[in-house]
Amino acid sequence: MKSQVPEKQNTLFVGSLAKGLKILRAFDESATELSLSDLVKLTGLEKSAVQRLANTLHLEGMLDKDPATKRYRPSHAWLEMAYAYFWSNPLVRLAMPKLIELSHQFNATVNLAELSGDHILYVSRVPGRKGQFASMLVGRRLPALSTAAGRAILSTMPKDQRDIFVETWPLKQMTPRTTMDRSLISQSIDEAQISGYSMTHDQSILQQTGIAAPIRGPNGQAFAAIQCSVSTHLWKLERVQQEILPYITEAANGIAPHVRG
Amino acid sequence: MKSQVPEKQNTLFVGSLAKGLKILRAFDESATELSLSDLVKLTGLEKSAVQRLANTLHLEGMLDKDPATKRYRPSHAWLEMAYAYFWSNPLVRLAMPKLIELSHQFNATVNLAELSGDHILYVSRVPGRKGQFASMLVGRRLPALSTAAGRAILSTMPKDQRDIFVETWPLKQMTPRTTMDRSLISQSIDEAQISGYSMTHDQSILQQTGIAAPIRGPNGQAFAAIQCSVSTHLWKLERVQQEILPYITEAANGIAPHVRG
DNA sequence: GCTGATTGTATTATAATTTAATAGTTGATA
DNA sequence: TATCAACTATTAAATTATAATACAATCAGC
Repeated sequence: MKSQVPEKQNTLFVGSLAKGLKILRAFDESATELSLSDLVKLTGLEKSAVQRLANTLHLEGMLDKDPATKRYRPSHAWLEMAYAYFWSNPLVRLAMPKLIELSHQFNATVNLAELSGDHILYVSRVPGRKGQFASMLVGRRLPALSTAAGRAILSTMPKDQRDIFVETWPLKQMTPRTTMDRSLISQSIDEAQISGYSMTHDQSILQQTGIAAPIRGPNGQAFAAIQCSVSTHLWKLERVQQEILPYITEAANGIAPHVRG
Repeated sequence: MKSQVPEKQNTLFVGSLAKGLKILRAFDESATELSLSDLVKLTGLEKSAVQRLANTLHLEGMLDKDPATKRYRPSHAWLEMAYAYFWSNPLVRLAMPKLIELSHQFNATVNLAELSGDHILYVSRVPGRKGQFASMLVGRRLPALSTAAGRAILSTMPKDQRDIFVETWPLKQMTPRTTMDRSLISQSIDEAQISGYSMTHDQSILQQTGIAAPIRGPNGQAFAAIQCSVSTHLWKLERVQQEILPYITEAANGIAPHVRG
């Protein structure tokens, strides 16, 4: 009887495919293994639709199915897709060697982050000695306004444009000290514009300092950044400025000329 | 007129979804950016089908589209899927800290590899100082028989079963010295069964030695391994045995007890 | 070890969806 | 500017997916 919102009243839109993707997207860090009925709840699709779609995804090798529990899990194919992505993004190839070098130099996690809508996404990561599990994983997204990388990228945009983003992009209280005051964030970005880098404290993890330098395109605007995370205890402002900043800005600038418009 | 092979004459199989996935799988390390007609060639699907499916994948955020060239590329969503995978696979969490530690200790790339059909798949990697681009990327697949990790895993299986695999699994001449003689491979696995580890030379990259220790499940059989790659020049047998082996076997054994059946 | 509820699996008539063919549009190349 | 190739848009036809329902298996509580 078609009670669904007419997803896209368009003959060029394949609804079944979109629904199948919806099932894939139901899996995340808190939903790692889902039963048929879990999927029904999470996606809002009909039971029989989920049955057919999940079954198809299983037969096609996109979902593993535990024969005992009948629950579905992401398959190896999900990693093969990441592999294909890495080859498709030229920045990864350019940045990787530098990330590795810097990670050893600082003994810290060094990342390539890209702007992805109103979030930043970690595209390449080389972990330092210690760190949270989530901080080691590629594919993680964080609200752009709360990260050094996001602010560094925003700092390369025209003031009027970025003011809109600062007002409208989402914020999330990830730690007790995550800045929720947008005018403070705006200030922080203004400073980044002048200094050419951005620095944050306690925004996504307590006692963690983030430092990021933008990777600019030919027009001077950035959509990516080199970012590194260090312990606030061990790295006071002066040490960061002497031992990290020159190197990540050099790395970022070294990549910039190769970025296509 | 339906000239297609009846993919799966099954009401629980959604053909359009399967075709959509086929489009996603057309992207790989040599096909990083595809036009509509490229996709038609690569997938063998009808032009109008590709048009609708690719358009849907684009609207759903799975494919980026270059407005100038009209070509499709993998989107950030492909990395987010990897992120979900990492959380869904408990081995990743267990192995990561050890991989990091060992990578610093050996100054080499250290990997978690899993058996994926007749290939091994790199699930977590911590790169050493130098290395090929492909050797830094998660999601890479290699023929199991030609890798230390694959042989280490096979060495934990019953002899009669693994004999079948050694005979039937694919081989690919990746370097001039890739072993194509299956009886030599069988020997290498026999040795691994006795010694508890596997070691290879020049199999996927020249002048590169691979060393791997299996991660066993409760029944003693493995489907994963800790593997590390070092320069053949710098790491002669004795040094490997003294400075690497004890540590990767310990790491692998340390993970084993936590693996569920 | 039984009972009832919840979850997964299978089947079918209905009709909505995808399809394939084709025409129109854009853009690159010579 | 003309030609060709590639992308985009529009249709009528029918294959395909759908939703409802019945059946089977599994699990929890008693």
